[in-house]
Amino acid sequence: MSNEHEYDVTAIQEKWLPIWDELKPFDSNKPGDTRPKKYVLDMFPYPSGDLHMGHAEAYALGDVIARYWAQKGYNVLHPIGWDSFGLPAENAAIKRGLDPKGWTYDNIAQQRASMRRYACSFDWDRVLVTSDPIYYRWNQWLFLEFYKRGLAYRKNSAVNWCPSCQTVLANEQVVQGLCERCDSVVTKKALTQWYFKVTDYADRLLDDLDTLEGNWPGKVLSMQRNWIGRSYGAEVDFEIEGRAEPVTVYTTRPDTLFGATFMVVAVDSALASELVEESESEIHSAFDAYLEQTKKSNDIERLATDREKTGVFTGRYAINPVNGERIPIWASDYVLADYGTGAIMAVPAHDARDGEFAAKFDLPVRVVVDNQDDIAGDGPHLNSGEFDGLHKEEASEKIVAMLEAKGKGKKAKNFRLRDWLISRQRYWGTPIPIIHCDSCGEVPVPADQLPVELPSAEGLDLKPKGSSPLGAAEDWVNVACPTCGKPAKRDSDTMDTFVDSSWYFLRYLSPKSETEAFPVEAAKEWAPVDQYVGGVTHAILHLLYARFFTKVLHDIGLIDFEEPFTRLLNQGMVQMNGSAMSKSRGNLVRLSDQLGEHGVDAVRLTMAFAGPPEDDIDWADVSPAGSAKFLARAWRAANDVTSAPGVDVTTGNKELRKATHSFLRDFGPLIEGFKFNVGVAKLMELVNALRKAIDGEAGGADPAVREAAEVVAVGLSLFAPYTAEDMWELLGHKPGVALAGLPAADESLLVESSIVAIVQVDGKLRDKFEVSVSITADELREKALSSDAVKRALGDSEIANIIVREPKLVSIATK
RNA sequence: GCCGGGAUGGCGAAAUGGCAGACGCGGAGCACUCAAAAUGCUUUGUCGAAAGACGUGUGGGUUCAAGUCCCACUCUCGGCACCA
Repeated sequence: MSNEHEYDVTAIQEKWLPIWDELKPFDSNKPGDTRPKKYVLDMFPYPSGDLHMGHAEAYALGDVIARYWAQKGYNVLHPIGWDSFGLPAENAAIKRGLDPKGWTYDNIAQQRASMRRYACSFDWDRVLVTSDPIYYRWNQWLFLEFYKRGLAYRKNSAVNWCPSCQTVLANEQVVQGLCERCDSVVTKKALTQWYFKVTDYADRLLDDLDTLEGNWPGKVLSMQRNWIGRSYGAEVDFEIEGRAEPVTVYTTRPDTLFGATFMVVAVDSALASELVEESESEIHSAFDAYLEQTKKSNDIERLATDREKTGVFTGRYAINPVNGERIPIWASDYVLADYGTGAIMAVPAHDARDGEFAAKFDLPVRVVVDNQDDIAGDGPHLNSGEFDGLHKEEASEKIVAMLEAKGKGKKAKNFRLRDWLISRQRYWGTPIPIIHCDSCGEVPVPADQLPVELPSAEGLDLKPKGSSPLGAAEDWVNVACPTCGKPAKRDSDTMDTFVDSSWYFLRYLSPKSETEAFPVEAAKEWAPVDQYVGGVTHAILHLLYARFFTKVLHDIGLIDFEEPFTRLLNQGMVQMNGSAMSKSRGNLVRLSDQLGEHGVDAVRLTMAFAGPPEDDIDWADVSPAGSAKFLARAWRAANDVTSAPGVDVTTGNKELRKATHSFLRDFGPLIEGFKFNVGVAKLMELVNALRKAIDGEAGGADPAVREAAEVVAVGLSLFAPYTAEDMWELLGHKPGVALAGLPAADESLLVESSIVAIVQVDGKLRDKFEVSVSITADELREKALSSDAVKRALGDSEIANIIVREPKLVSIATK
């Protein structure tokens, strides 16, 4: 074979990259562009070293979608940036004695070069980097907008504390009692911290999930629903002996109020401490000891499922409002201080936890629902006075109505969701734009003084020590109060990096703007994001926060939509030999090695072809070498086309044309349905048909061969942009296969004149034969019954029924 | 414990209730070659020489017809988990 017929991956890559840099086919900001708009967004990377196999999968799949819509004639906005603030940069910097800034920006440069080579259809004029002051000044601006509206506030409470990272964590960052970053056991610490008032939006965050049904993975929707965790029930007031104010409890089962035989308050609540205040000293000291022990324990111990219930009696009594009964008040750690009211009515007969507690401390149990004949737990009520005989729903309603009439209770709902703690005691983040003044209190930094830039890390001790390193930056932290001018101090904490990613999709619309966070008019045209692509690891955190920000921005009047991401695709993970890749496991596959060995196109194609995008890929099970082989085969076919561009294809080989147009019919719906692997399979079928035609009767000069080769090039451009572009050139076209477009399928070529009919006897396939598509039911039945194979299968049995679905099928049932 | 997925050849996987296993990997064979690689072609669910039988985790059901729908179960992977 001569040299010019060799498929040389490296040469092709080197050839096209500079040409694309010049041509900018994916510039989404061309003046006078009238194409309809489409916003396709990949979750932006964190710059921790070079790109890895996981990135390669995510960006390959996102690019298939972006390139598909570009081929369909859309002006596709497909941007990329870096989520570059955060702990790993800081920890790496401490470890290596470097500035987090240098480490971060070096990694960005490396990832950027890798991405360019990976040839995604990014618009390189819209790059954003969250650690740039030009970006994070708008974090600060948004923070102050939130602050103005009471959506950012400071409170003192027991917060999650990671003793290793030496910083607080949001609820969402605590996974099974462990820090999501470093797996240290999370403890509690009382601190004054900044929060965003997500709970104000709990109902909308939950209810609007319904509008995403079908367009987001069901798994993500259910995880979000679970996380928000709305429950309906009632608040009930219990009078307390010797206390002026009643104590309110929250319950989802007001119907079981007659079975409430004691009350439990969270041991770490203010209420508990207050209640024991007046109790005898013995009780008081027992309580203190128990509280001390609780504070020392961490969530891991607290949440162990098989753990026995613990608690102490407070020495106080409450009065059950429905029957006037005097019930003891206990304190325990199984009641949470920050859910509901921090106090519960215990119904040991019908709540497993209360039951365990009652058994442990020998407290009375009263059955109020007869569940003997009803495993669903909705038997008739008893021991409930006038409510006896009623079932759950009716009993609840009537009891709540009675409480309401007496002013002792009301309907209520509760959420699992807590407000978002955004303060972090670390250096590498957005400074919180608040100044603390002894006379004026919290003073927002005036808008014209934004951004509050991070001071240089030089001379600062970044080692975690429980307070922000920024506190030691004397020149930075000490300022004059903007209101009174007296000496004051900047807030030295930085924001959680999830603040950065909560609105970045809007910033891509004007990443360099110094006058606004994002352009309101352009947002109307481009946003919300039509297609979001990223890992399921962000199913709760990032997506919930971004949804919250979107709703706030909507309420402020800056955007006209309430959900940021219309459609969501969660790609799976890339594994090796059955487990996640890691250096310590020794199963790390380096992306750069794979790209060097097989080429960019083959790696990308492998990601798309391996299976459904949401499934994990085990790199040991797939074949990038096979992908490379296929690409070479497709490329060689383009080489073998000898007709001129623009040749009249209608005279071409019928069979090949049919294959081409049936591909054109199938391809679009497959890609739009995320069935990329099947789309690639269809391309392979077309290449096989093309090869056959070139080597067979049709030959390389047949116009149908050109038609098929061009369709292959365009289809392939979604997965293998280099090979596709090179094929396009071989076929005599100017560079630009990415925007060449796919022709519509010519349906007239797809009309079949004959079809293979099948005959089943008792559900088993017995014969098949070619028939005209216009065959009548009677003719088909006759043909089936006269078939030898069918006769043999029927034997002596009597026919009970014959179903004919002409022209495809005859189904014979015997008696 | 609760809520969701999933289970199809040696492997990754296809399949609007209508020919199970498309497409690919791997295997076998042939051609080309002095030879190998590369390439092209043929073949490849299991058992069987063949006819044929069996076959989509298990057991039932609906249907002329079930991988697909219904019921029960097993295994497996996620998520949540003292939220009253």
